Amino acid sequence: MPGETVNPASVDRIYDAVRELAASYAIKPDERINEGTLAKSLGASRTPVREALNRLVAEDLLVFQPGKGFFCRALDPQQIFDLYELRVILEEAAITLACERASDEDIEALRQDLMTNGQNYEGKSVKELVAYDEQFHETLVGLSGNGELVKRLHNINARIRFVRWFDMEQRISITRGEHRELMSRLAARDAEACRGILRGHIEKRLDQIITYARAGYSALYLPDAQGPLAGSPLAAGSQG
Amino acid sequence: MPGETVNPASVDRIYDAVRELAASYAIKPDERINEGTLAKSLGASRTPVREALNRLVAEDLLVFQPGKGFFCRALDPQQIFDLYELRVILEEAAITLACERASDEDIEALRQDLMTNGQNYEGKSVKELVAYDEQFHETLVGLSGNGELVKRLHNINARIRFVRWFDMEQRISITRGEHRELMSRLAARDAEACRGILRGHIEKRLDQIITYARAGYSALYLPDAQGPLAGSPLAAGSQG
DNA sequence: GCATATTTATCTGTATACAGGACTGTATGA
DNA sequence: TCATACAGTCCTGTATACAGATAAATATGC
Repeated sequence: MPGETVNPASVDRIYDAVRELAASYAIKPDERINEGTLAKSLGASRTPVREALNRLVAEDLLVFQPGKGFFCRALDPQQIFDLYELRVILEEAAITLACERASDEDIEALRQDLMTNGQNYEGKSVKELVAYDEQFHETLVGLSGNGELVKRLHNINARIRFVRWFDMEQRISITRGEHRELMSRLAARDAEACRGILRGHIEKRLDQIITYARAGYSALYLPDAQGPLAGSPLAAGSQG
Repeated sequence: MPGETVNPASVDRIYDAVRELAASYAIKPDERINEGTLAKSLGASRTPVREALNRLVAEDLLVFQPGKGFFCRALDPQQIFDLYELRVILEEAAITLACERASDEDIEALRQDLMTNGQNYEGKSVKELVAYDEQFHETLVGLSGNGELVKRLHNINARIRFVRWFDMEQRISITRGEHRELMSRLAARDAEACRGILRGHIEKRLDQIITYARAGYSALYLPDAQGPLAGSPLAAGSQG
């Protein structure tokens, strides 16, 4: 394949690629990763691949079993519920801090970005919408001034992304309004109101997550079903 | 050296060993890690060592610079402040959940453990006290029923441990009382009171952290100074 | 004497080789 | 027909070799 860069910055490149595969469950839940095959498909040897894999183990996007190898994490509703719960905790705390600390300019900048880039959701895929939503929330949490909060959220987002593709389908129209309301309350430094909006915006019940996880399994193992993944290379059962 | 197991479960063993070195700054801040030397001292080759190193990079205990190698993280007061802030956020949220969810038996079990193992602090080193304190708090957060919260706290603890060795010196006697008070309020399911105690128990101001960081640098680079590390192999400048 | 250029040595980044263990499939026996 | 034992294959885990890059040390010119 000419035109495809293969060599440079190997570990970071491999890391990004595999992170994408794991976050989207292009590697299926509990599926073992064949290092040799993966290495070949990424144009590298097993050594840097294993290094990237080990980083993803530390991030809990993959699971490592000694003597067995690396596996994609399971699609475990309880764990996803824990992550949603954690996300609410972090974002509520972050916006509380942001109400105290963020500059008017930074708040206004994010509001502007929301108005220009976050408005026209027609013609965009669910994946693109989720990607923008993640970016919006990570910037929002960044207004707390606490970089560790942002890192945690970044990891959580990668791990719940797959479920969020299904969740977003139901909430596209609501999301926009909530984002605008949130920014308005943030500009007014109303922390209490912000927390309430965020909680309602993010919070999920366990039974909802189970529903989305079921939909996820359908999309992964019965790719012809309707859903946010329909027509995507993932749903078509991409073979690398 | 007979009696010293070297072979088995290589990566996990190396990971634990290096995590210890990094958490205690036995590898000094910003110091480069010589893979070959480290591998030899651990009785392994560079390959598994680098795999463990990559895991620690993902946990932010080490920093990786392409072409340069692996470095111990800097002793950065702002980052440590962020971690303390995050720790308060997580523990407050956890105890709020624990008040709702934890069983009386689990609460009582932790209280018992505190009474038996957490009482006699005489004759114990500061490091041992911090180790018990970490364990206590991780169990406490576990009462929330949210495993992701525990994982986050576990990482935070490793990253602020070094500073806590200095902090604990000042707070040994206070700590015990606060732990007992906390358990009493938790048994009464008084979330508001628990949060207040925890915040006062954990929270640090940036200037305090800067003070401890300074003390840390002294201990690392002038090992003959007094402090919680005095007489420890770390303070003596252990050469592996 | 100081700054710069050049050489040397060390260390990283990656590929590859090999040994040991895990798994699959088949065949044999009850 | 089912369970179990065995053999072959595949894959992981680790050591090692080598190339490229980085840093250090020496030498050279001003």
